[in-house]
Amino acid sequence: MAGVSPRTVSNVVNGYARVTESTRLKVEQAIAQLGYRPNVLARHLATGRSGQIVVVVPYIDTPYFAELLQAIIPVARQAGYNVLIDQSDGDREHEGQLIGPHSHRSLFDGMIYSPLGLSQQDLSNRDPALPLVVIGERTSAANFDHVGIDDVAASTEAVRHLVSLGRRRIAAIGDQPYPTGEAAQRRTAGFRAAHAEAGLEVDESLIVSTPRFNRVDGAEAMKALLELDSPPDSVFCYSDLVASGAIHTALARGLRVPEDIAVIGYDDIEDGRYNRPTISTISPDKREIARLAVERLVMRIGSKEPVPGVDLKAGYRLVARESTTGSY
Amino acid sequence: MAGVSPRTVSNVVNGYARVTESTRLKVEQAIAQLGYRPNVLARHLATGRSGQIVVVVPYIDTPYFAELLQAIIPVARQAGYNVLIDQSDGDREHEGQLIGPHSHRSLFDGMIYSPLGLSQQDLSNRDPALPLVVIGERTSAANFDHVGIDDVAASTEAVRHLVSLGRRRIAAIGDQPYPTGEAAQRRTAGFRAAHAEAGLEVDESLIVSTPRFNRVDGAEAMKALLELDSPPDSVFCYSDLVASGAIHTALARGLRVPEDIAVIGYDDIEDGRYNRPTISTISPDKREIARLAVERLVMRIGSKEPVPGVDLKAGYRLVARESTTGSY
DNA sequence: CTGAAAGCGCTAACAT
DNA sequence: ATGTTAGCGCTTTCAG
Repeated sequence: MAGVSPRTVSNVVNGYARVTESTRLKVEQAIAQLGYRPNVLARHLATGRSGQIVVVVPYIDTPYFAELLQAIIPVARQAGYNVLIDQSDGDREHEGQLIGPHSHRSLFDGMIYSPLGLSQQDLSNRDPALPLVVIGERTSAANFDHVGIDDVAASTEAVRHLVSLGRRRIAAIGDQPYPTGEAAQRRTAGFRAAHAEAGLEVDESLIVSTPRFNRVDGAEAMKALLELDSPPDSVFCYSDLVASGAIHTALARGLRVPEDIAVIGYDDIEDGRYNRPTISTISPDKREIARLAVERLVMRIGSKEPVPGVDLKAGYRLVARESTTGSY
Repeated sequence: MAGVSPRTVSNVVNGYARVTESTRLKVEQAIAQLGYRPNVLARHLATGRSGQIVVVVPYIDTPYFAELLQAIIPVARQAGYNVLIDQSDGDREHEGQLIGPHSHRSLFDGMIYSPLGLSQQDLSNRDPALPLVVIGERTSAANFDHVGIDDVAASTEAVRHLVSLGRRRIAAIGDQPYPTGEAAQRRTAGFRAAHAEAGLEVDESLIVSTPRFNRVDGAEAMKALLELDSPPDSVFCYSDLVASGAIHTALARGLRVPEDIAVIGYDDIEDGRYNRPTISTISPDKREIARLAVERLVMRIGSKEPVPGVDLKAGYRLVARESTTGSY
C-alpha cells in the first residue's frame, strides 16, 4: 500500500536505519490506515528473542517485593519487555532450578532475581548464557550485576537518627548471622558503625536475629526485648513489616511509641504510611532500582560479548514519621 | 536421526495422532540423545497462539489475590500456559483498557480477571474475541464465565456459626451498597439469611460499609461499632484483612476476643493462621477455583465456536479458629 | 536508502 | 500411520 518493500516497513516500524522523511510518512500513513500491528510472535521467532524477562522474588505478597514488582513492570514494558513473575518461596532448590542451565529455553531473555536461599556460590555456578541482574541481597560477581542501595550507609543513617533523638539503648531486630543473610549483616554493620560514630557501646543482647523479615518475627523479637532487665529505648528494624510487628507488641504492652520506645523500619512500604503510628523508615528509591535493573539487563541481553558484573547503587532517604518523632 | 519426517516428530512431541510404538521409541531416543527441545517461539508463530494467559487482579500484594495467583500459576503451567500478572489498581479506566478490543494482539491467548472497578455492563461490552473467565466478583454473562464460591451460602454459614455460639447481636463489616459491590452484597444477603433462619432481627446499624476490604477499613469500622450504645457481641467481616483490623481495634480497647466479641473473617489467608488470636474464616477452595478457571479458559481458547458463559462454583468450608471458639 | 529473498523452527492440510 | 510441503509474519544479509 505504501509502495515499498517489507524491508523499508521494518525499518520504519523499528526506527532502524535512516529512512527518507517522505517514505517514512507514506509508510506511517499506510500503517495508520490499515490499523497494522506487528505480530509479536513472528518477530520473536525471527529475532530469536521472546521479549520477556522474568523477575523472581521470594514472596509475591510481601509488600516490599510487590511494590518493587510494580516499579519494574512499567519500566520493562517501556523497554519493550513483558514481565513474567515467579515466586521462589525462598526455596533453595527451586531457586537453583530457575537459574540452572537451559531453564529458560526461549521462554525469557533475561532474569531479575532477588535471591533468598541461594548462596553466592550457587549464583556463580549458574547458566552463564542467562543474562542476570540480582537485586537486594548479595553482591555482584563476574557474570552478573547487582542493584541495591548502600545498606551499610542507610542503616548507619537510620541509627544515627535514633541517636539524634537522644536514644541511647538502641536495639536491632533482624540480624541473620549465616551465609544467606548478607543483607541483614550489612544492616547490622551499619548499626555498629552508628554506635561507633556516636561513641556508644553496642550491647550485644540488644541485637536479635529473626528467620525472616515479617510481622510475626518483629512481634516476637520485641517481646523478647521488652522482657530484658534493661529494655531498649528504641529499635532499628530491618524491615517495615518487622517494625509493624514490633510496634504492635509494644502498644499491646501499654508502651507509647515513640515516647517510651522509638521504632524505625526499612523499605518504606505503603502500609507503613497508614500504620498507627506511621512508621519512620529508610526509603530505597524503588523506581531507580527498577530502572537500573531493567536498563542493565536489557543491555546484557543485547550485548554479544560477555559483560563484566558491576554493582549499581540506587538512592535512598531517611523518612522520619511518627514512630520516631511523634509529630505529624 | 530417527529416520522419520518432521510430521511424525511433531506427532510424537505433541502426543497427537496415533504413532506406532516402535517409531515413537525411535523418535524419543533421538530426542533424548540430541537433547532436543522444541522452540516455543516457533511453535507460537505456527499455531498463532502465544501460550500465555494474563491474570488481572486489583492488587498483587493483597494476600488473597497473591494466594490465588500462586494457585493459578502451577495449574496454568501444567496446561502449557505461562502466566502474565497484571495489576489493575481497581482503576476503572485501566481495567477497561485491558479488556478493550485488540488490547492483547498476540500477547496473550486469554484472560482470568478479578474485576473491581468495572460494572457488569463494561464487562459485556468487551472485545468478544478475548477468551475470558471472571473470578470472584460479578456473575457470568453471555460471553464469559464466572468462577467463585457460593457467597450467599458461605456467608450464611459464617453467621450461623456465630449464632450457634450463642451470639445474638451480630455485626457485619464490609457491605458495599453500590453497583460494583456485588460480592459484598451477596455476603450481606447471607448475613440476613442467617438471621432469618435463626429468627433474629437484623439491626441495620450493625451493618457497616467499607470502601475496601483491608485492615484499616476493618479497624475503623470496629471503632464505630464499639462506640454504639449497644455494641455487638460478634462480627462477620467480609475479608480476613478486615477481621484482622477489627480484632486489632477490639484488643486495643481492652476487649477480649472471642470472649467479649467474636470475629469471623472470609478468605482464609495465611496471615489469619498466624494472627493472635487465629482468625476463624470461610475458606474458599483456592485450588479448585484456580483449576476451574484455568480449565475453562483453556477450553475457551481451544474452541472454535463461541462458548456460552457459565457459572462455576468451587467448594468452601468454615474453619473455626480462636477468634470465635477461643480454643486452640 | 531501499529491494529481493532467505530463513527463524514449527504445525497442519493434503497426500499416500 | 507417516511423508511432503506450504506457510505463520517478521527480520536481516546481500545487492543495488
